[in-house]
Amino acid sequence: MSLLETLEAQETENPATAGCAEPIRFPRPDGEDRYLISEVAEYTGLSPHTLRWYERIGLMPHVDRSHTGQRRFANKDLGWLDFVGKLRLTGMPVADMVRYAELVREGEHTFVERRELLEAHREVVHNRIAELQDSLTVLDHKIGTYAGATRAQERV
Amino acid sequence: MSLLETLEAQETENPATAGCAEPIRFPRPDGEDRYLISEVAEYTGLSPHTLRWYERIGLMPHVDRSHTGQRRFANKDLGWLDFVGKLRLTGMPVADMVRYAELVREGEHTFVERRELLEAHREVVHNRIAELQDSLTVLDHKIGTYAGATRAQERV
DNA sequence: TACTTACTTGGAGTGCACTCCAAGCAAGCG
DNA sequence: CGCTTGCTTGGAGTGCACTCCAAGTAAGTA
Repeated sequence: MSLLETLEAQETENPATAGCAEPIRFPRPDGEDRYLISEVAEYTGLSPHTLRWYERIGLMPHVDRSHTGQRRFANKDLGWLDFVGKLRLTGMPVADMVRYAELVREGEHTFVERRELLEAHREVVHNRIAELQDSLTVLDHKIGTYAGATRAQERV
Repeated sequence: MSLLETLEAQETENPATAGCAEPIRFPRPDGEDRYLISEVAEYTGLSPHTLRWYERIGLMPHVDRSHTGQRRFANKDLGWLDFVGKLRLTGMPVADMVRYAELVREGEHTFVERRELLEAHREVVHNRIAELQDSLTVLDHKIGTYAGATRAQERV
C-alpha cells in the first residue's frame, strides 16, 4: 500500500478529523519517520528531481542519509515542504523562499526579518488577488457579449 | 507632451469621467489615430520589442504601416492590446491568447469556441483566486506566530 | 553633410523553475 | 550470478515569456 493510499484510508477511517488543517498528520509517527525520496515525491506532488534540486539550492535543510548515502526524509522535512508548498502556491519566487530558509537556519534572531519578508509577500498576494478579481470582471463582461451572440447563432 | 502626460492632463481636466472604464478613451480621436510603436509602448507598458513580438506570433492583427514601413498603430489596436493585457493579467498562457486571436480573425462563426475558451479560463482564474486566498490564510497564521515572538524580542 | 534618433528585421540570449540525462552504486530476487 | 529497481551525482536541456543584438534604413537637426 502506497503512502497516499495509507493516508486516504486514514481519512476514510476517521472523517472526524478531516479538514482540520492545524496539526498535520504525517504518514508515519515520529520515531518511525524515515521516508524514501519517492515516498516524499508522492506525498508532496513534487518530483524526486525537484526535491534534490530544492536541497541543492538551499530550499531544504540538509536531509538525513542512510548508511548507503540515500536520503531519508523525516516528518519535520514533510512539514517544511508543506509550508514551502504554500509559499509556492502564492507565487513567491524561489529566491525569496531560499532567503526565508536561510533566515530559519540562522536562528531566532532573524524573527523580525522573517516576519517582514512574509508581510511584504502578503501584500503582493493581496494585490494579485485584487488584480485577478478585476480582470475577472472584464472576462465576465466579454463572456456576456458572446452569450448573447451565441443565442442569436443558435436560433438560426 | 508625451501621450501619457496628455492622458493625465485629460484626467485632471475632466474628473467627472474618471473611473468610467467602459468606453476606453484613447489619446487621439478616431481618424487621427496613428501611433508610433514607442507611443504604444508608453500607453500599454509593453516594450516595443514585445509589441513586435506580439505581432510576429499572431497575438496582434497585422498593424498598418507608414510609406517607409514603420508601424502605425490605430485606436482599434490599442483596444485590442487593452483586452490582451487583461487576459495577460489573469495569467492566461500566450499560446491561448494567440488561439483566441486566431478565432477572432476567423470571424463570427467562432463565437461559440471563443466563449468556451474564455469560460474555461474563467474557471482557472476562479480556482487561482481561491488557492491564493487559502495560502493567504496560512501566511497570516505564520505571520501571527512571528508577531508574538517579535513582541517578546522587543521586550528584551 | 554629418550627426542623432527612432524605427526595421531575424535570430540569439535571458531568467525562472524545473526536468531530464548519463553513469554509477546498492539491495532484493530467481 | 545476472537482472531489475531505485537511489546517487553534476551538468545539460526544456518551456515560457520575453528581451536584446547587430545591421540596416529613414527622418530631422546643426
